[in-house]
Amino acid sequence: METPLKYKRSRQRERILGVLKSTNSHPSADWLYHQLKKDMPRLSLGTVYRNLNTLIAQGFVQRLPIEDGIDRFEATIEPHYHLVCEQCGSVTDFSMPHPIGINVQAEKLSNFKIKRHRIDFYGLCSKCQQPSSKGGSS
Amino acid sequence: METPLKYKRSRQRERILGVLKSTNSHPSADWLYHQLKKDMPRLSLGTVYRNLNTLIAQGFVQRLPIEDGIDRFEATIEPHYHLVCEQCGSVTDFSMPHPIGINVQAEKLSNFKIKRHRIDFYGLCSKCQQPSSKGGSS
DNA sequence: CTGGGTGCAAAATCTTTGCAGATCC
DNA sequence: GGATCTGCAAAGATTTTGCACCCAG
Repeated sequence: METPLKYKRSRQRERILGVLKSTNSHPSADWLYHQLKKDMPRLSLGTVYRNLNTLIAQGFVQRLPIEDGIDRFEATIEPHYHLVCEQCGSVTDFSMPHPIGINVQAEKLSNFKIKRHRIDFYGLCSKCQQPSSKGGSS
Repeated sequence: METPLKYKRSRQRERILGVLKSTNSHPSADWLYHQLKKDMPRLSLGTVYRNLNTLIAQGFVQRLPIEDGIDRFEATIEPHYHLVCEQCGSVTDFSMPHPIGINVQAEKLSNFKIKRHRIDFYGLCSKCQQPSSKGGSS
């Protein structure tokens, strides 16, 4: 994808960002496609992918590498972390204070110039903590 | 992939784990394949993928969701973090003390049962910090 | 008008699987 | 011998791209 000199507005891109902003989940490209297809029947999946990449290039959207092979996306600006449920796979935004000086500390201990970091917490969400289904191990 | 009742040893799997343990990089399946193919000319990529999944199921290997669409793997040893260079894409292991009580704090602030966390630092590696190639923006 | 954007479909990537034969225990 | 594993190749799944036309600025 070669970066264009300037971006034009497009209804599709605005709608994609709109859905991303309005949802709390972390949709896949395919989910966004089906979601928007209801309103825009001519929408194509390729367009969704192209616009997601554009939105990422513009900094409006982040790609989340969750451990399931499919890319997920979210519209996010402010830094936050993620809670990933190891049982049901749900991904939840999670705001907590940055560990104090973590970037600075990491920079001291490495030879990197640290710009940012990501933290993902893994565990069990409230639902999956319920002992409702006994013996549910994989 | 249906989990077998028990695992047998296989030369291929042992070699794959061996390479993963001996390397500091975080190879993709394809890289492992080409690497081992030198010694085992009949090795197939499918076998690499199958064994990687087996090793993950056994807990010997971890899949790393780095932000580039391709799965990377590493032999699981002790907890550590990762430094990702935003310019050259390299991924480096990085041992630093856990931010104190981070899991406990996260658990208090959420309704999750936190078991573990992952931290990835993003920035510039030592090489890419050198002003050797001026104007290298993407 | 001009360059970015869209739809559609083909292509490229990456990963998984079915099958027959080899291996391990 | 029986379950597991391998190679090979085909199939799946996900993401990118080429092209002709459309739309925003």
